[in-house]
Amino acid sequence: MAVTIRDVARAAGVHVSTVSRSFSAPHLVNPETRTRVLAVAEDLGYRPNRAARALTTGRTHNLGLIVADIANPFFPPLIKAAQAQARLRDYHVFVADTDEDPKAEEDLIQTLTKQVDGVLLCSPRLTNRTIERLREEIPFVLVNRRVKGMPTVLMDVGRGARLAVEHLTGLGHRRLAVVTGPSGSWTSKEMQEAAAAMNEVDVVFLGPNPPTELGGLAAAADVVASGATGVLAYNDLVAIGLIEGLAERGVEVPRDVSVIGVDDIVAGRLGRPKLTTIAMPTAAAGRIAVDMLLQSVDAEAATGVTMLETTLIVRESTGEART
Amino acid sequence: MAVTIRDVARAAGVHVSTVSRSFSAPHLVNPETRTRVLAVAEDLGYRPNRAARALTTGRTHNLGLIVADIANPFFPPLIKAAQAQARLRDYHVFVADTDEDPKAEEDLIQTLTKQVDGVLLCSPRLTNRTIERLREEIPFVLVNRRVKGMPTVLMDVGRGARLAVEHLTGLGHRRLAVVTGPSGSWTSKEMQEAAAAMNEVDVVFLGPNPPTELGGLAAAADVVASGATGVLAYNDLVAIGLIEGLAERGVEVPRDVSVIGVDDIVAGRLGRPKLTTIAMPTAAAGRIAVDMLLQSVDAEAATGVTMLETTLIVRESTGEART
DNA sequence: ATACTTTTTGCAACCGGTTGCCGAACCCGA
DNA sequence: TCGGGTTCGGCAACCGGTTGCAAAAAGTAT
Repeated sequence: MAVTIRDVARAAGVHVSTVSRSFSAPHLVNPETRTRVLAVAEDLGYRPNRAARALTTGRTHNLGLIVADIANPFFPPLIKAAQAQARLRDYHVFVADTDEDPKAEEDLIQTLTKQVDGVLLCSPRLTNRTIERLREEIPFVLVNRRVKGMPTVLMDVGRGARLAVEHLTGLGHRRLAVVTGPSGSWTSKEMQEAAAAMNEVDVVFLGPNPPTELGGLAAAADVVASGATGVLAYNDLVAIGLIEGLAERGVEVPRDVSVIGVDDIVAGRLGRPKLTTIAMPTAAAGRIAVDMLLQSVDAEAATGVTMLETTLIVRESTGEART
Repeated sequence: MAVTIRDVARAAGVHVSTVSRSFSAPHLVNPETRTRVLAVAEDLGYRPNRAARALTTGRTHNLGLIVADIANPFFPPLIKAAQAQARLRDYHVFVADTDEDPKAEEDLIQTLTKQVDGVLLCSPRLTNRTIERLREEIPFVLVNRRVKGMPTVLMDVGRGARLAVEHLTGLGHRRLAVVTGPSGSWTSKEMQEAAAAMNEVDVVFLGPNPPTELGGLAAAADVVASGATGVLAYNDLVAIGLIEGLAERGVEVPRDVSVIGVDDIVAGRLGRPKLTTIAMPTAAAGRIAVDMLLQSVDAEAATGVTMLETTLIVRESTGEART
């Protein structure tokens, strides 16, 4: 029912190979012939079948994009950017959600493998060993996770955390709390290390916590107990939950406690108080990751780590320490 | 390099067709043989190539999911649910973002067509004519858009709007404003019609507006000018922007004006005041749309319209009219 | 043991493209 | 007019599976 290359060949009075070449190796066919073939193809509404093509070329022109949770507001901008960039390069992208389940993640990679040229793994929950093993089967690019020797896109939360701490100390805060994320998170580890290395300030670590508003809500008690007046939260969702939890205890932000989040999600820009936060360049990460992936798809051995800058955005959830 | 059906056949000492049947037509092969073949396959790490299979069967086991804007918080839950449901049925899904551009939308459908068994169109911006034409080429399911004779999943915003208006009148509001969305939006039209049909209340329509916080922000002046004390906004983003804009004018929500949004996005549940909103069952819509699509993929002629219930969630952005 | 079913398996064509190889047609200069 | 080099297009094998058909094997009835 669909029009194939043979239909076009018949209608144009040439061999299928000529039609094929008219599309994928123009210099090998007489311009005149080519024009005629293209015209006939257009006329018949012919569209090459990418899957069939992939069978011989080994290039599907598809990418896989695997994320822990599509609904986590951190990811959609990244997905959007990655998809747009892929499209620019004439690639389509499978998006898959693992629901934070490493098993599902591995399974997905396995079944996707034959249908894609490469996979973007965003904040994967798999073990390093598994990732290294899987790498034999298909090119990867990692986002937000570091595994030796693998192409990676990272966002410099360490620096962001330092800026955040400086911002807080600049406002007179001397005792800070870091509300950490899941224990396996690279981001969380980076934040902790950066904060711990700062001078002239007391830092306590509260966690691990689930990376959600509920996590923040639950951490409120600990924060109060810690006596900290400045808080760096694992992400904006946690920060928002935390502010909520503090309010329930009569602690007002930023009057009594200053709170900084990470990600710069939309929800933080709206609402009240507007969040001071470390903005993550998720869109850029998506774009760059796609380009790195495509590069390592045909370069065979490309690797490297790209570190993206983060920025501190000061809004309303931080203020001077009360003296 | 990858292990194919022929490798398995060789290793198991059988013909490729036997291997093929061991996977896709078990009843046609001796249980003993099958067990052996499966063991060898497992051993070699064989995974059937879906794309190759699609070539003969005509079933790719892939779906396309096309949305206007991945980053719009309305969509991620839908995408997530659709993806999960597809996975349950052993389907993979291409996600594509059109950036609100009808041209991109059509193009995407065209290039995706050969690689998928069906396409989910969410809030499409294409004309009815185009949609009907494209339908010849590939099965569709529409979400949030009505085209005669096409399988569709709708969410009952009309009823939601009626509930919202009743809620407001119940609080004593007698003059309402509806801040409408983009002019082509089915949702917006439904809301308007439902609101207009209500008795014992004055309704003015303000719009069209872009479906974003900025749209709401800009509409604040009109709302103030309208003298309305209750507002139904096109969606939560607009509602949040509107509340912001009203605040800038010294109008406090819900003290001076009550505001109701649509969608129940996360940003509305957090922040302050927490939004009273019409919750859209986006996850359910995603799930059901996928099932309808798969149904119409093999049933060839399935059609029908599914209307999903919406709910009014009362939070903090609505209150009694001042007397 | 024979003839007739019913399973089980192999053969080969096919899905829709791509590509190495070879011959035909063409071009050029001598 | 002829030899040699290009350009162009056809042939056929191949990618990794599926499937209709028929042969072989196994089971059953006589």
